[in-house]
Amino acid sequence: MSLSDFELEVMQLFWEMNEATAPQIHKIIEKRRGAKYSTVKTIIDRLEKKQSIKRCRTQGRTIYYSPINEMKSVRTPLIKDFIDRVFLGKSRPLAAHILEQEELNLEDIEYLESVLKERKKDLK
Amino acid sequence: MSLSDFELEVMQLFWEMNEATAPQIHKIIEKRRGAKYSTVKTIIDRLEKKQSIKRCRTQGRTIYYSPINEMKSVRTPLIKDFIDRVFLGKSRPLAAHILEQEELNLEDIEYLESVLKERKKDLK
DNA sequence: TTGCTTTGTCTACAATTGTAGAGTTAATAT
DNA sequence: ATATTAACTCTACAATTGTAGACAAAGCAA
Repeated sequence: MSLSDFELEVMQLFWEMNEATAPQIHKIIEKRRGAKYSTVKTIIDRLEKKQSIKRCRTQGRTIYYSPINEMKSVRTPLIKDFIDRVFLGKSRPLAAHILEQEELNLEDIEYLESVLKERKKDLK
Repeated sequence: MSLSDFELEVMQLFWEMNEATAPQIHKIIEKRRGAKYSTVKTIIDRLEKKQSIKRCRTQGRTIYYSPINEMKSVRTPLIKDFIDRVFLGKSRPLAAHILEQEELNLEDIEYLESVLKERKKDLK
């Protein structure tokens, strides 16, 4: 089941925090975009229904949720979809765009160079 | 104004073809996903309303449409949004993922290496 | 214990999106 | 000239998404 923008934004927090309550998530999201508690709780309920998070424990009546899938396994198909949708399935132009245009410092660049070197080695 | 998946799929065709009619687009989309003419025409109407395409000429009662913005100017913000949404604004992990996981041939890799070399030069 | 606060549940609603049918009218084939 | 076909216009509708209010109930402070 695919995640909406807002759902994904909340998932990022769960991945960062490993487990979290609706009020905790709400405090963060409220600052970012001023959403009300019930809005955030709705998103959390939908994430639970979509089996992206599960109730892991409670404290009083407060429910702690934790992610079911790891970040990477969610990201991978999103990247594929994005490349399909925006780049007709071709990854090179997206790679080129990022390497040319997006913010990267020297360390990033050198790391990416090493990744390419590895990749090249495996190809041969 | 943002474009939905389907709208973007149709835009890709307009960018490729430069100008096209609803029946032409329909023939292609029908093969891909079996959508009816009126479905495709609705998408085209929405693209027109969103000012992504314009009527450029007619032949009989058949309308030719052409894209208003070039592909690149639409892609750039999409990439930024995607990085924000999925990678918390950090481009390096996306770049790394693509360079490691996505399909690239030797020529792609060597091209991307040259891009990085250029980029590094500019940084210093 | 009893009222305030926090958290949860349930319901709702408008906008967007994918989907398409019905009806209209222009072009064309004979 | 007329029937057929092709293309357009208009309307509709269910699912998803972002948004949140109203209400219930549990926990805590005094």
